[in-house]
Amino acid sequence: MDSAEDSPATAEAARHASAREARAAAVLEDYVELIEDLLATTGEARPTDIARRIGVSHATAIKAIARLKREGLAHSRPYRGVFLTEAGQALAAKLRARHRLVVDLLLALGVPPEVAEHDAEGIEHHVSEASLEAFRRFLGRPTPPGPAQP
Amino acid sequence: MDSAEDSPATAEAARHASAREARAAAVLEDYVELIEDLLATTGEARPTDIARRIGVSHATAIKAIARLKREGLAHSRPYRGVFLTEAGQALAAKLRARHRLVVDLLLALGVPPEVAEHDAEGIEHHVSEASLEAFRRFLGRPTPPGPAQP
DNA sequence: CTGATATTGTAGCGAAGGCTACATTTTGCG
DNA sequence: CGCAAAATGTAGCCTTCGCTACAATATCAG
Repeated sequence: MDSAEDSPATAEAARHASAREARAAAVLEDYVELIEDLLATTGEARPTDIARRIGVSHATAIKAIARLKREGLAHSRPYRGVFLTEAGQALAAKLRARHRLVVDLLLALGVPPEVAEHDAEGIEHHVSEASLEAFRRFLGRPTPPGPAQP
Repeated sequence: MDSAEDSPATAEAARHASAREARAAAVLEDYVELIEDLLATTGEARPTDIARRIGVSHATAIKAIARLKREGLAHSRPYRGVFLTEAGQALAAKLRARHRLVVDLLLALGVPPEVAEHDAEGIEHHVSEASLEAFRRFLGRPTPPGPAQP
C-alpha cells in the first residue's frame, strides 16, 4: 500500500498513532461541544443533562467532567453546573465550526441530512486543518477567520 | 441544535452511541486491513511486522490478534503467522474498498495525497453505507457489487 | 419545617488498549 | 551441532470509558 519513499512502515505507523490520538481526544471533544451547546441554549450545563444527551450514565459523565477539569478545559463546583474555561471555549468554537463544515460538506455531496449528522459525529474528530481547508474551497467559502487575526 | 422531531436528546444519544461503537471497532478494523495487506503483499503476516506497521509494541499487537481470534476474524498458531478467516477476509475486502473510496473522495476534493491518506485512516471507520453511496455518485462511479441482499 | 424525590457525587468492577519486563521458541550462522 | 540473536509469547501494570450500586446533598410539596 505504501510506496517506498522514506521508510514505508514508519509513515504508516505515524498515521496510526495520529489516529489513535484523535480517537482518544474524541470523547473529550464531544463533551466540550455538548457543554457549549447546553450553555448557549439553556444557560446551564448540568451533569444529568449532559449524560442524557450523550447517552451515558450520569456517573460516566461526571468522570468525564472531572477529566475535562484536569485538562483545564472546564471548571465546576458541586451542584453548581459545568462551565468552560477560556481554553474550553476556544476549543468549543473550533469544534463547532469544524462540525458544521463537515456536515455541510456531506450535505453538498448528497448525503441525506440525518445520515450527515450521524456520520459527522464520528468523522469530525479525524479531519485535519488541511482537509478542512479543501472542504471550504470546495464549498466556495472564504478562507475563514482562523484564530489568527485580531 | 436538534429540532424537536421525536425526542431531541434521544436521537443525539443514539448518534453518540453509534460513534462510540465505531470507535471501538476501529482498532480491530485497522488490524484486519493491515493483515490482509501483509498477506497479499508478502504472503505472510507476522506479529512483529504487524506491530511495526501499526506502530505499537509487539505485545500489544499479539493481544489484538488474540481478540481478532476471539471474534472469529483471524486464526493463527504459535510461530506460524496470522491468517484471516472467511469472515475476516470478507471484512477486509469491505474495509479495503471503503478506504480507497474515502481516499479518492478526499483527493477529488483537493486534499493533498499525504493528508488524504492520513485523514482517511481515521475517517473511514465512521462513514456509513449511505455516505459511501453518495461518495460513489459524486465520483461518478457505478454503484458496485455489494455483498448482495437476500 | 420536614420528608420524599431528584440530582449529584463516590466507589468498585470489567473490558480494551497501551506499555515494559521477562520467558520461551525458532532460526540461522559459525 | 550448538549457541546467540531474533521472534514470539506471557505477565503484570496503568489509563480510559463504560457500568451498577450506594451515599450525600438539594429541592420542593405538603
